[in-house]
Amino acid sequence: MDASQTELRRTGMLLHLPPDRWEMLSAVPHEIRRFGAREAISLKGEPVERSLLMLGGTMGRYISRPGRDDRQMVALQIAGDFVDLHAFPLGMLDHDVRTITPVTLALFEHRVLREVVERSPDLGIDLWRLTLIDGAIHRHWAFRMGAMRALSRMADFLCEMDLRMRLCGEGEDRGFVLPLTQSDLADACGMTPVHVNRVLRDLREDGCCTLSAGRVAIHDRARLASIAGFDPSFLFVEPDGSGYRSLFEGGFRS
Amino acid sequence: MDASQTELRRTGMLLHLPPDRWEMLSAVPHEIRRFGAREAISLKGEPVERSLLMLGGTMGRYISRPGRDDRQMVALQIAGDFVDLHAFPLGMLDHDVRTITPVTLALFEHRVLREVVERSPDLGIDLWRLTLIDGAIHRHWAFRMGAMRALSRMADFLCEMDLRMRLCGEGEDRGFVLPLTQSDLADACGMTPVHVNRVLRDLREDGCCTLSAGRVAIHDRARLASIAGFDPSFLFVEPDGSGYRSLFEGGFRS
DNA sequence: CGTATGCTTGAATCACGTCAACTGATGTGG
DNA sequence: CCACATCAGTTGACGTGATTCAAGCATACG
Repeated sequence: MDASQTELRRTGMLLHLPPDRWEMLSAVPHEIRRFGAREAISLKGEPVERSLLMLGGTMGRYISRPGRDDRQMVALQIAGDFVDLHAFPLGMLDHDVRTITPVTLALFEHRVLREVVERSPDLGIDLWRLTLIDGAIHRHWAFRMGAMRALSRMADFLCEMDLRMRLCGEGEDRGFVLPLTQSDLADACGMTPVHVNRVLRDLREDGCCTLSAGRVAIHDRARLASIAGFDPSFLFVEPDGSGYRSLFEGGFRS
Repeated sequence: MDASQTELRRTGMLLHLPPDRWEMLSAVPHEIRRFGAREAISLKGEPVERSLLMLGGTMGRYISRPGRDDRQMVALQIAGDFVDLHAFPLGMLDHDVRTITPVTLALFEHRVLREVVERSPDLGIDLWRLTLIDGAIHRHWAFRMGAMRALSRMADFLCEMDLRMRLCGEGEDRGFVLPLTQSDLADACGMTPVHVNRVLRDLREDGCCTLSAGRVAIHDRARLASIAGFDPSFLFVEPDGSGYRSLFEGGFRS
């Protein structure tokens, strides 16, 4: 939402860390940094020596090939996401990381992550788990692109963001802030901006949701989820545990 | 290729483990099991208490939704792949795992993995890294589905398998065994079997490669790679001039 | 002002899916 | 042995979903 947050909060995907381990991590030295909109933070192939935890704002991860105009967003990151934690074991990225809005980030040096993980192997497993949920989301994106058509694809993407935004405390029943242009949506969903426009019109005229001024207004969540065939299990949020239950009522169960 | 292998070999993706850590892992108690073709090994949502290392054969990981016929393969596993290592920290899978050919697997109980990782945190990081490369492959699949059209998609998929098969010692210059039906290829590349057939015809008539009897015969690798726009960096292996080399010497540490 | 950027729409084109028919290989039971 | 079923592959005709090209309108900004 706004990127003015400077304090670390256990929210969104970070809820997958047990509270005591989150204490441990947030006590570790880190730097708070802000970046502007539409800035490249890391580029594919560069060595990376710190990982970024999102406190506020929106950023994307992109794969593209030089000389071809087929850029594809492979992840959209919001508050609570550990954007490139996978660079910690890997040492470099296979994709670019760019801001979309201005963002506030906490930078964790891999050196200090290594130390804290050696002190607490359990926290190591927790961080590992975070990167694996990231992987599950990637699998879902592959599924979405490969097996769904444009309308369902968009609906499914919006359902994912709706749920994730609510998990990080920035979503309401009526909708959520999604500061993407139709061109960004096209990058995310593997279609052209023109077709995004038409698909959004269809969803609007269907009474599902309206997208305008960087906000998604959800009018009929059940209908949207049904068009998407949405099944949130890939996010590994437990309907019964840790206070997520209420999020699953009202149309999110297939 | 054949699934008669009963000994653990450091090959394929396992080359990302430094030799001494591989010794450590392969010394750990494990069970060797065989499964037949087209068997379901694990299903989405079930608790999983062991992870599978592939010694021989081919299997796939699939996402599908009940009531809809939109099944999508999200990974194709060959010898040297630690198929569902991510189930170790996660405890369950977000997708199904099914054999395609008969396979030979080494089963590692999560309990013993936990022990060995506690004894050697470095091995833990190495295993973590394996799952992250798996994630990078998923990102590439999302990119492939979202940003490429059918011909490039198929070419790119074949390039990936060509390289991975050579990394695990089962590929030659002329081609490699790929025991998939055109229907399997359709699941993998997000198109219909009919269109797979046409795309394969085009590749054949272009002089790129021929697919028949479960084998890919590669006639013009450069042309195939160029149609795909293939960039193998997502596999985290370093190419040298002659194809893709033994990039793994020295390991892949950050 | 003028220019850039995002959104919207129409018309033409093309990529891909759908339906359907036919082939050849393999397998089964009478 | 044949009659029959099954399944992978192949091709044609046709329909549709999505891209492409183009134009027109807003709003924001120097």
